[in-house]
Amino acid sequence: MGSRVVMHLDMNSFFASVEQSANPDLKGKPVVVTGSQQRTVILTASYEARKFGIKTGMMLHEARRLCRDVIMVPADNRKYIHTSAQIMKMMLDYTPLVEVFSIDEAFMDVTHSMSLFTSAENIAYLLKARIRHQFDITCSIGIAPNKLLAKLASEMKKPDGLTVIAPENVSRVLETMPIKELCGIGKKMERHLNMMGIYTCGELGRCDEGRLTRKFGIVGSRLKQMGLGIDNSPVIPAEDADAVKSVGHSMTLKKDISSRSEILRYLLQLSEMVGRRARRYGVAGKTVHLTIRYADFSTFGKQGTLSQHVNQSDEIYQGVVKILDSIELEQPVRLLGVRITNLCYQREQLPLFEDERRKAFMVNAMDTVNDKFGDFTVTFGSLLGNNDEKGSHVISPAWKPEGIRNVQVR
DNA sequence: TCTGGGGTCCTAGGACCC
DNA sequence: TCTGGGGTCCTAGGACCC
Repeated sequence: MGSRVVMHLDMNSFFASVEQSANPDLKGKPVVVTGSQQRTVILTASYEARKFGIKTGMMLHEARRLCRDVIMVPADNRKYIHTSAQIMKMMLDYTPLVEVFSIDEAFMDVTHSMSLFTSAENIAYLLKARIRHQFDITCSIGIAPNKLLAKLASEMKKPDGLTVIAPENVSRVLETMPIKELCGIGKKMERHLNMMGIYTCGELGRCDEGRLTRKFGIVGSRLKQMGLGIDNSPVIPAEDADAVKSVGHSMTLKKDISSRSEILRYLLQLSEMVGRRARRYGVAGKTVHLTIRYADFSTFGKQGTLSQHVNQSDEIYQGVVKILDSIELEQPVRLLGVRITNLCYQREQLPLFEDERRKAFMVNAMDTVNDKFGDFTVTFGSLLGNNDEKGSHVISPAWKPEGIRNVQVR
């Protein structure tokens, strides 16, 4: 394979930046975006807020303790999706190979864009300028021979960074880079590797592959490759992306509950949300999953496979109720989740008339975005204002609680 | 006023069939 | 009647990503 040029673009403090650009009063101030529900955490902190030590995942009172004047803004996903979609579209001006990775991140393969735009750096500068002028948002961009390294590069300088890892510099950059910085190596993997005496990518790349595969199985060979900075995975544009494999919703309840009838009410609501989205995507699921988180945060799931694929809300609901009935609840419930998997795509009729067909394609294109972000917000204007839970979901920022204990269901 | 929500992929064991 | 082995489907859970 010839050498590729891959870019990774990462919007800085995306939700907070969007809020700051929408409301000039927030500019230059410590702003945090929170979930829209009662029991919530910090989703994104502006760089001004980060100076106080405020981080994604923190509880609100913690943030307030660190900075009394912090401004809390409830998430407005409609706005973020709308802005994100426009920025992603902008990237298509430079290459058709744009892979939306999350609401605020994308990969671009610009290997074949050089003749038109001189260099990848030039594309990066153009994009940064346009995003800043049009949206008042900064981003960090990484340029490298593959996705793994491009992502690594974009993390190296924030905010408003531009980092290039040229092929000849790969090994030098990786030599001292902590393994945790690689996308795919999380806390647990880091710990395991540390116990093997591996701390840097350089060490990982030099590690005997047999040693890695004996410990991690098939993942071992991949780890070795990662340590060497090798990644042949292509940048996959939306139209070539795999079909969605599951559809689900979950919610942390306003307060912990034990009453069966209350639980059923929430399950009905969740089933309805899942069903609607599934029908919108044109999928139906044969397996229904119920997730329960107890008051003490222990979490478990139970699934059941049906005799046929379903996407009607009441059928999904009946599925989860059956699962619920097979469980004896041990504690008050904090979170409930419903998900369908084992999906099949329902054959849709191709509309007879040209304009209807065109509309169907439009809907399809919007579904691509909706699929990715799991929301209902990108739609025809005529359908807007018709959506009770619009914008009520949390979309992106990364946060994992520590020390969640998992409890087996007997 | 204790800790969100939406996904993907992988493993491992059991049931069941040939 | 001392015992194989493959394939597929199903369930549960872990790790990872944003």
